[in-house]
Amino acid sequence: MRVDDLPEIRQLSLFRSMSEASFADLMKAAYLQNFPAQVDLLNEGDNADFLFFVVEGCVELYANANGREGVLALVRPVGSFILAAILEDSVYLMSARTSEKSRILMIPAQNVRDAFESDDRFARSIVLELSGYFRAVVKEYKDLRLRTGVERLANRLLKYHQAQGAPGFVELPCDKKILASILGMTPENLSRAFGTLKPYGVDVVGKKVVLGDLESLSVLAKPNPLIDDPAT
Amino acid sequence: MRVDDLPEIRQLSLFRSMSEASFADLMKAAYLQNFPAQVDLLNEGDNADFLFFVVEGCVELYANANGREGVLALVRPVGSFILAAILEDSVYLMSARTSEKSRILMIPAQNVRDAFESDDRFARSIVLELSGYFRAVVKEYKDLRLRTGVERLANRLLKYHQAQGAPGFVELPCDKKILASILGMTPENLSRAFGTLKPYGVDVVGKKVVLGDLESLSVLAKPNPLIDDPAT
DNA sequence: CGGTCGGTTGAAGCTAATCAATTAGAGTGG
DNA sequence: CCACTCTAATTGATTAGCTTCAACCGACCG
Repeated sequence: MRVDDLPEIRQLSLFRSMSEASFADLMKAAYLQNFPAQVDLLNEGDNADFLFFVVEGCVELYANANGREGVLALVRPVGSFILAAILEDSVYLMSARTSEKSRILMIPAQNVRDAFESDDRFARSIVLELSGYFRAVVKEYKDLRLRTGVERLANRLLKYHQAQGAPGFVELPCDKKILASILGMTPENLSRAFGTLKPYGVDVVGKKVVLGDLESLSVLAKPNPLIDDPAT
Repeated sequence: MRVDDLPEIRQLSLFRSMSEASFADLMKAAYLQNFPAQVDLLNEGDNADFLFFVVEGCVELYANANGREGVLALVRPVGSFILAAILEDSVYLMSARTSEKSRILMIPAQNVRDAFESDDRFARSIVLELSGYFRAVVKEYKDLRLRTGVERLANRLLKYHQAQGAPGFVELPCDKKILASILGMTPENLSRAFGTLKPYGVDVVGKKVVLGDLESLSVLAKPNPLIDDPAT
């Protein structure tokens, strides 16, 4: 594939300060592929052979244990995943599947590690990328440990509201089933949680949600920048 | 303080491949201090002014939200904490307090960032350190999401058993109260969880635990290297 | 000897998962 | 265009897991 097919990749903070040569090497080795929905891209426990980027569509990261399954995160354009496994030359800790028809960029692990060794700027960009990842998981962990299901939903809605910028209105980024799993609850429980939030001005029709009383919703949610703010 | 006071610091994977000069610079700026038990070293939300190392003793990382508190991890010698906040020049996401009398090494954040910019080997060591952190939190997150309290306890016991190497015997690394919080449950619940494990050969007296039937305990716990193995 | 704190135990209540049944919607083929 | 089908989503009833509150025991310490 051609480097200039994907200017948005070059502009990612991960690659922006990389040398022209290293970037070209990486892209030469890379694959750009289209996948239908519901295709497994990798399974936890597999050797980390590729670094992935979602160019179009959406990917779910999920995991299984003790007979249960949970979605840990959604990745949307242009986001990467499983960078840490690549660098440690180890196995994936999460599985990944497309949740929509998606366009995926795959870079062989060895090429990434070579570039990491040879390109100093790239190595430093990776540090910032990983710090961001790390802090994001810590926030998710705190969210799960310190909040009830209803609180998690309320805060998630406020977060989407902030991100989407439409006053009093939110569009859910995925099916309620997947949203439930991301929030660490069952679909039934999510449905009831929306019911619980109705007195706080939350009205849901399909993926469209009206937040009619941000004031009282915030009182319930107690949003916390150290959990909910993607920037901090 | 003198560099050669702390040969074990120099030997950390984070510093091992660092240039002599950069390391000396860092250590010149560093503070080595003794703290009694139960002293708060930093609070979540504070600016990240120092990178910390536990040289002796033990530190709890914990967090608060929505009126609840949870211990997220214990750090023992020689471990670092809050590296990611330093690199992002941001605020701490977790609070830290000594849980025993402890000896703490503190390096000013700016010096760490300077060394990160000037020393290529150091920058790369940080990547591996952060990958390890990241993967550790992902494992904790999976543990919490995908297992019940009793399962988490059983797996934690098996993990300590593995680490300590004494067949059929485990010594708890902290008070049960703190262990409970680490496992994401109340002290009462931990007590009951130990009770539940009695038929599986688990006998507790104080911090001493006998694992009398590893076979059946494992059947219950279903240990999973992608959660429990510190190495993967 | 009294006090504090860690730990345990019991009872009650709450949160969330499970099981079961039903409804709503999206997509398919006649 | 409409019946048919499949899955998402909702709702109710029940159960499991966990927390909370309260009482109590025992060890350590002033």
